[in-house]
Amino acid sequence: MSSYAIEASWDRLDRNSGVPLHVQLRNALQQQITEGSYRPGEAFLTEREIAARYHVSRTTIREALVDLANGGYLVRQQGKGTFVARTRDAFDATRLSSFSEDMWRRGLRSSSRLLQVTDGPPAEDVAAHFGSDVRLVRRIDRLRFAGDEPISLQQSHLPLPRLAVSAEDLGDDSLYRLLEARFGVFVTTAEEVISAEVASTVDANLLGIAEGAPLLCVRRFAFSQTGEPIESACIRYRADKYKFYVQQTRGV
Amino acid sequence: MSSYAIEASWDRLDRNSGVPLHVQLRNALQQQITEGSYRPGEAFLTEREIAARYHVSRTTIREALVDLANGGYLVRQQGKGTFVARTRDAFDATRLSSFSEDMWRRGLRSSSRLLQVTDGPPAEDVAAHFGSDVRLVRRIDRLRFAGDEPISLQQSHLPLPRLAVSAEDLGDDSLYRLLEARFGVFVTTAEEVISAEVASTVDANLLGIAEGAPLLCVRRFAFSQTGEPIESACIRYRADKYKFYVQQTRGV
DNA sequence: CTTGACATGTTGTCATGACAATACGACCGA
DNA sequence: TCGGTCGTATTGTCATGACAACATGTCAAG
Repeated sequence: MSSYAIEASWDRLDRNSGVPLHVQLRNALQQQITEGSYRPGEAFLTEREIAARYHVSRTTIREALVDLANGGYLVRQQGKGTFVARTRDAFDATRLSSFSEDMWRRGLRSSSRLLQVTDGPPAEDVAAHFGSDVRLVRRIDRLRFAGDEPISLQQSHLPLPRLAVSAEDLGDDSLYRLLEARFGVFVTTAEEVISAEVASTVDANLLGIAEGAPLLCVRRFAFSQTGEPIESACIRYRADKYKFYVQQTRGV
Repeated sequence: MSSYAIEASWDRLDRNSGVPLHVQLRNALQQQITEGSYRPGEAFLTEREIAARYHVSRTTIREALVDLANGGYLVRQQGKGTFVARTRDAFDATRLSSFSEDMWRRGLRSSSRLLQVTDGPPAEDVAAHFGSDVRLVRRIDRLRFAGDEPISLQQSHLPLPRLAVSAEDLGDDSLYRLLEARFGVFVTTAEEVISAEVASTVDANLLGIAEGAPLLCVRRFAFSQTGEPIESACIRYRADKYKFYVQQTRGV
């Protein structure tokens, strides 16, 4: 019984299961890849080998292999063969990095100054992110520096009974680090909307630029690992000191 | 000559161009979609109709249609047909797309007006992209519209002996599509730097906004499938009409 | 030793054909 | 009117076959 199961998982596809053969094949191959049966960059089974092992046509094989290649598990090279992908990073990691990350990599220190912490009812877009249950949010205003120069103004909104961070807790530390340590909440995904504005008088004074100077404005809606909405933020960067870098690839 | 060109763009695929038929077909169908020839949710051409029109096998047709479905342009339903996608949730900034594709995903009709084409030595950042071999570039200025409203100003720079596109060739058509058809060059990756500026007098007049209004400024450096630098562009969007959307996921 | 021709193995492209699964309207009988 | 049957149109699945494009090693000629 168990020997049959083992054999089935290795080279038998069920033609009467109702599940398409190319799906069964794709799953079987994907399992072998994610199991670690192959080292990254190693040559994978050729179409001919798969045909011999699973007794399916090349049509079916190619359907499975192309799907896995599109999913970033395999890399196919005409004339050479099929190889297990070295990294799948390009498929789930962000391809957008900020100037501050660049600065951090180059060893430039970033710091921030807490401006004020206030509680109040959420504005419209903030309320839309947290849902109607949240009737009170804590707004945290910070001025952020790269080196000695002010770079950005950040307004963060947190849902209130849930994530009541205090000004003392926060200090000049990272908000996300505090959320992890204090509440066990990890921000894993975020949706960002990037826009442009001109500096108001108060923004200009804080950032040390002229009124009417261009600002890069980011609205961020952050979620935890469980999908819970965590933070709604509005960050205004000095456009002369901060730029976004995006790596684009062609999907279809 | 022109009648041939028109016919070619509609129902003729070039079997001797070296470009696979399913790629040509996919591009042709995608153009029809992003041009706005079909309303969202409307029934698209059936496989049979495509076969009759383009004289290719179902294998080729399915390859193109499945690609477009995976790309979020079409929805296929067994037994019913193929439909133009109704939801355009996939307009992520990390996806390389043409202006018309981008506008279509935002639910807008796109058009553009050619302003001028001039040749000259490259500016510093443009030269850095193309390398020191390129001593002359062609600059193409275009005004882009979303619906009836001007939305962006685009300056494209192309390396000159290599990619000499003419104003007549270009017309109001897609630059990338022209590069594919005319030179066999496919833009597959790009690096973008997103910044903010304020509108100059001339920009403001063209875009129909006030001088000093905020602009979202994008510098794009585009590469072909072989890694060859293809285009260096500067695009300035009206910040009140255009924003970037980014889905961030955290590594670790 | 170098170079080119050739064989071999790989993935890519395309056509043809058959049948299955699904959706839906037309028709017919109760 | 209701409900079931049937035909038709659609996309989904799978097989087979042929050739093209590309990579690589072998081997003989120079």
